[in-house]
Amino acid sequence: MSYPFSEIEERWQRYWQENGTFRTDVHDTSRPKCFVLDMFPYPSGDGLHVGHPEGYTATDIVARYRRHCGYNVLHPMGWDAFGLPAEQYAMKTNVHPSVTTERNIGNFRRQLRSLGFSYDWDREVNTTDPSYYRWTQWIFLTLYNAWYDTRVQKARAIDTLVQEFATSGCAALGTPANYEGPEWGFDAAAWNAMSALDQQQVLTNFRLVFEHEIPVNWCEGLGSVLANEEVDEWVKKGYSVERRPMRQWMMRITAYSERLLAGLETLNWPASTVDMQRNWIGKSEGAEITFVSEAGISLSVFTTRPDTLFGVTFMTLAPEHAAVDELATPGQRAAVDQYRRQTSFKSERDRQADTEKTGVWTGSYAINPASGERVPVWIGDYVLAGYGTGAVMGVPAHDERDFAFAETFGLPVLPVIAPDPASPEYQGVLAGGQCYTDAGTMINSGAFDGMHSEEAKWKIVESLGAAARRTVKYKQRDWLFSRQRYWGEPIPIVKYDSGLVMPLEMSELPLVLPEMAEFKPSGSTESPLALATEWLNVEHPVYGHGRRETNTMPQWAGSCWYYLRFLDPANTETVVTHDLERHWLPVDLYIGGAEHGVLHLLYARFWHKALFDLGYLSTDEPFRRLVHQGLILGEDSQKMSKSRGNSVNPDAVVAEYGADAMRLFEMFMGPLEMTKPWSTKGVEGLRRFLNRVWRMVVGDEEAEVAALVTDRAMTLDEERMLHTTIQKVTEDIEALRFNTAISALMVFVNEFINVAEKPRAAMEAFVRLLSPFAPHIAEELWSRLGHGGGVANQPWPEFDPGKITVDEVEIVLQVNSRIKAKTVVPAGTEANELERLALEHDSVRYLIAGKTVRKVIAVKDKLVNVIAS
RNA sequence: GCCCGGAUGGCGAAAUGGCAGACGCAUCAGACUUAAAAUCUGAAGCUGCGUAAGCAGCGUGCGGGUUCAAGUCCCGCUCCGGGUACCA
Repeated sequence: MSYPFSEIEERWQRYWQENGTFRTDVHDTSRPKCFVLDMFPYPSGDGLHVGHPEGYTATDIVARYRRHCGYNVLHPMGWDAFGLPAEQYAMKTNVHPSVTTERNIGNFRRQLRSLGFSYDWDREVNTTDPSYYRWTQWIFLTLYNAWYDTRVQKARAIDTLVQEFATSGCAALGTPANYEGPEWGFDAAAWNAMSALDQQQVLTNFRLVFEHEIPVNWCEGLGSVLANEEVDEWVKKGYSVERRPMRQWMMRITAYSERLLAGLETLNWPASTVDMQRNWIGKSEGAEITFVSEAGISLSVFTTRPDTLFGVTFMTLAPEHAAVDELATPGQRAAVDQYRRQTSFKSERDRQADTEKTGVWTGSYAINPASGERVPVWIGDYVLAGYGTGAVMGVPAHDERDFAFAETFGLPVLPVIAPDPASPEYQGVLAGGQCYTDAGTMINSGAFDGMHSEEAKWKIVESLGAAARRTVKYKQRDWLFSRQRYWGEPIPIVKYDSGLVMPLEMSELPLVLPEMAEFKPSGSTESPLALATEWLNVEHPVYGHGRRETNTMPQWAGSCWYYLRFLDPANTETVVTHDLERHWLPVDLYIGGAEHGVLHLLYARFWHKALFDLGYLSTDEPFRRLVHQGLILGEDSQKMSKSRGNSVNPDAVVAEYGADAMRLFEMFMGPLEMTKPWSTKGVEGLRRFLNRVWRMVVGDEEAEVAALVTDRAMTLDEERMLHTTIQKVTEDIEALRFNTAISALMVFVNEFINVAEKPRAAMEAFVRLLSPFAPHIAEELWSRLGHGGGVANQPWPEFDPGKITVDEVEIVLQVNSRIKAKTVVPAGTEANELERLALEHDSVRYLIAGKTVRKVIAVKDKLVNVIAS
């Protein structure tokens, strides 16, 4: 029969809540701290799926274990609740997203509680709560009011820049990349004479948050911009998506590219995630080389292969490149315009999906600064406007893409790097019929001929003087931070009719979302907030009439910093108190899905570093140790989905098998990081294990526990069993190997269940070992063993290495590396003694009779291998 | 294409270079039961030989290598999963 899990689980959940068992006193610094964090969920209408509790159980085990070990543990939970589903539901039904959100959160909270997670629910945060997003907006403005000073490689308050301009002009600063505004090079007097609007425009080039016009995926039918990854989905549904330049709020994450890259070295993260972030940032070292057109227009290209410069046979510019208008000759103008129009209708994704090369000639030529050769200037959509300079030098002999382009349009191929003459591609490359991208020996390159290409690379750059300079580029782009949506944090900015753009004062936060009757798209390129007339329009005593920013923040915003707020969730004075962040950060263990490996984790690192620079935080990385839980598949080993009908509802599992069995099964399935299929039979097996645990301590009948558990001393074997289990479980939890920890607990039970009188010390230690995994039954057993006060705060059992020693060990006897016999010897018998025993052993003697012993390998406590022939 | 990760019984899996398959699921046999379920006890990698205890051989995706000894280390592949993709 089954132990009464539903009654027990409910009782102890109530006990923990009523006694505040897991309430954390964050000001208690007398004990070592441990911050154990889950990626908080988006509370969808579907409720939890079995994937959520996997990571949550893992962190809960660690949190409970650390408490047993005497740590002050912070283990919080909250809701990442802004997002599209609630808004779409609102569009259909006019039910306010906050209503849906609240309902869903209620359901999630109930489900999480039912699994017995030891969260400090007093710290719960909700990204859609104005008291929370007040601080999201505060961070937005703090970054808005900051700039990145490359001279000291850190963010500083924008005031310091204004100060610098006002006293010494811009002389000490380099021209910002893609600078837009009044002519650069102003002195203090010129700055002070500038209009407020001009000053504003200059500062926009520096702020960590800025508005910028960039091409976006605009979907007319939805009345919104789509992220690149959303485009396919909506096109399939029959919507059309076009590329359209729009003014968007951006965050200057690229200022941090180098530091985001460098910081990766210091983290205890999965190597795959570190790689993904590294690739995403995409640092490449190369040179910017200036070509000049015959009409005198400068065309700068970025290349990582300056060694191939003599092999340039054409140039290709992105269709959007600013110089295209000037370069297009009258004869080619029509074709150029036509091609540019055509590409503007393609989404970035389509453009990249098409591997067929397209393009047109502008009619112009440019001069190769190294060889003086004249090369035609083309435009082609394989060149991206947003990377490097938006222009490439075409070297078909040594670049696959250029080769394909040259083939399509019949452009010449000029090899300048020869592979090893012995290699099979040598002839083809020299004949210009094959592309060769590796290093080799320089040819057709004037003074550089005969040099190794790696050596020539930077020598060529040097030789060009002002026409070339070494530089580093990053693939990473700035972060597009606007969404044309209602259900997100309002951006706390007002645009006045004069053109002035003014942030709200910090004291005016939170800027609360207006109540609205309808949630339909606005009909323009603005969010539905454009229809909230009263909220929208602002009258200012000095600036006059203004309109609020109607874009809202992306869903990533709230999740960028929630780990900070958990430290100090109710603080109305500051985002987080210094003492608390200094004591509690960084997060010691962060568990969540690998799908957040780049975006969330990169954005959060960025904000953290910026707040660190500005003096609000004391660490420059937020998450010390990161682990991704693996995907849980359906019973059919397919991805769980409603349409497949293979999804599993945690509520049903808890009702039928209990939370403890569910927790144990989720951890027992296999290694945490691995993908693995669900198995209902497997859950049953874990419940069976708990039944056995119950029977081991409490017995079958409602008899006295005392009859079963006595104060007798343990035998040596029992002590060995107990301490082996303590050691295994402890080591496995530390290494997050929960599956093998559980199997050690099973071995213990298999050993003790049939012992007539159970030694109390062993049972009590076992219950404490079990409690992180199956806390409800552990509490119940602890109390039945005669203890009040709960097991959750009991000290972890101590491991005594002296108790696991053995007197005798079994030695394997091999002849010619095959196992032929076994023998028992005293533990620690020396190798030479083992060798002697082996050679005297009957089976061994029989097998080597008549042969010569060539070699004997003896390993203490393990084996003897006799090699004979 | 590129970057990760994986491949071990019927299934999920375990194994500091030293007895492959711990633990669990499913299976089979036995006990309890009028019976079933539950529970308990036990068996079991595969193949061949043997009435049997047992004996022999083969076994960790494939092919090589290092080693007294390889699931584990090295070289070369295959398949599966995830991410990413004209980034100059």
